[in-house]
Amino acid sequence: MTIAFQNLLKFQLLRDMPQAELLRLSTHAELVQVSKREVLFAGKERSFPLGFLLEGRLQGVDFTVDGRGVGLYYVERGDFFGEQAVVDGEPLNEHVVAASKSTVIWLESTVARELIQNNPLISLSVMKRLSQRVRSAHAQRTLLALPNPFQKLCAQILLLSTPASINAAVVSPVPTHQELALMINVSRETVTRAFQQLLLAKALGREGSELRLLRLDYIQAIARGAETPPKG
Amino acid sequence: MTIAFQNLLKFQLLRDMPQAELLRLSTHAELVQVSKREVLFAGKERSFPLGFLLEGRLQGVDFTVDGRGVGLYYVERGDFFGEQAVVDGEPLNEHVVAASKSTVIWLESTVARELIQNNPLISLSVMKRLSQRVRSAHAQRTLLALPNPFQKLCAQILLLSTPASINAAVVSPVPTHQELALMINVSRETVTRAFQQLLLAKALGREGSELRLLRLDYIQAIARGAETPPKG
DNA sequence: CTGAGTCTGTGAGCGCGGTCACATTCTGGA
DNA sequence: TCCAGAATGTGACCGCGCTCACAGACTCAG
Repeated sequence: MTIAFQNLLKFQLLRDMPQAELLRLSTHAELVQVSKREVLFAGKERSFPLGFLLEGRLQGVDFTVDGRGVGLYYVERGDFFGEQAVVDGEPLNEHVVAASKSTVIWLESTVARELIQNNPLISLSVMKRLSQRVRSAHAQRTLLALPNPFQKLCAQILLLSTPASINAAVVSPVPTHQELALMINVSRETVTRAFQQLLLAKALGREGSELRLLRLDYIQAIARGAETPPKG
Repeated sequence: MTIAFQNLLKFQLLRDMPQAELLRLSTHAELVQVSKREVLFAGKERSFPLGFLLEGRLQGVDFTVDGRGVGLYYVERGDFFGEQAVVDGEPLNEHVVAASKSTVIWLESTVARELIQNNPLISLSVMKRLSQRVRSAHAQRTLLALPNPFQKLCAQILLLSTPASINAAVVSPVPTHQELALMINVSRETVTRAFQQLLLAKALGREGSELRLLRLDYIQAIARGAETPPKG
């Protein structure tokens, strides 16, 4: 139940903490390695530690009452997660799963709560993070209102992408078709077919684990329904 | 740009503030009346006041890139809203519209930000509120993954309802079919038809502006897909 | 290298829900 | 009170995307 405090220095959230405090925190923290697809955090758990992602990538996943999976969000390296539960003491109701081999630091629940409540700067960071979560949840919700799978797929890819150059962007790493399907609420096969069309139209290109958006404007046009997607 | 400070006493968030502080706040606040369907807050605005709903009911509504409306959340009497934008200084990208005739207090942007940042108790309340928002957004997202409109409708009604007695609950006020349709991503006609069936099966009942869930267990069963919905 | 397991690709069929086009009922403001 | 506009109810049509059932292509641990 102790880790090297240097690990904590890698997180924006804790950057401005005095070293003494970081040392104290590190004695209440735990370092965990998980392999792909391992479940880090099952919904409805009773203790609510704060998670810090040191390495790898996680995904928040929920399940409907009738058992199908729903992709909610990704957690990227350097980010923290589980703060909702820490803040209000209610269980997180989604699962957090490793999207790839990952290293996570758990900070004990009560210590995390005190940390957040006693430091105005940390409070502020947490509020900003929560605001972002609300924003991206709403963005995702809005995406789902798009009428056809093509538009959804393009919109989703745009949300996941980071700009590369003028009229081009990159998604890395590319989620599997199955993962994308769960995010945009269509079947896996539909994602595959839509992808095919876009590759054919040279709007997208694959390079290893990267997906390149070669014609950004075109993809945006499809998302907004201005351009009819390529057919067969 | 001043209101009677007593108005502020009605809000949980401000309950523990000293009167002197409330007086100060009240000189930076403004009281506004809006009629049904009036837009209080258009997305992408530049100033970010904090809103307090004194009377009535509001709805957060977003629009897809191709222009269709999406119902995101309701704001009920006594609640505050717009805190996301106050917290991180980014524009709110949804619109806030009056779902019925309403009275709102606006608290000036900079004053609101200071209020939140300088009071640990307020910070905590805001964090809790944001956590709730994330939770309900995720719940709504998960609902949308249900396979057929019947399940979605039942699940949505359950989310909106408050328990009344054993095996019964109430939704009040009832949203219009159109509003429900925008929340669960189906057409207005589909909502109407599903409603018909449920009324016919005596699972639901109308009473003025109230909707009574007469057979709660049955509705839950439909939502979870365990019970096939009644067919014409 | 080799196989197990995961991903991706593709066809066929069909049922659900969107859309359009109305009729009817409700509601609230002048 | 009455009327305009909103909200609800209902039928017919049809096309999209889900489901099922495979085949082929990766990829990674042993």
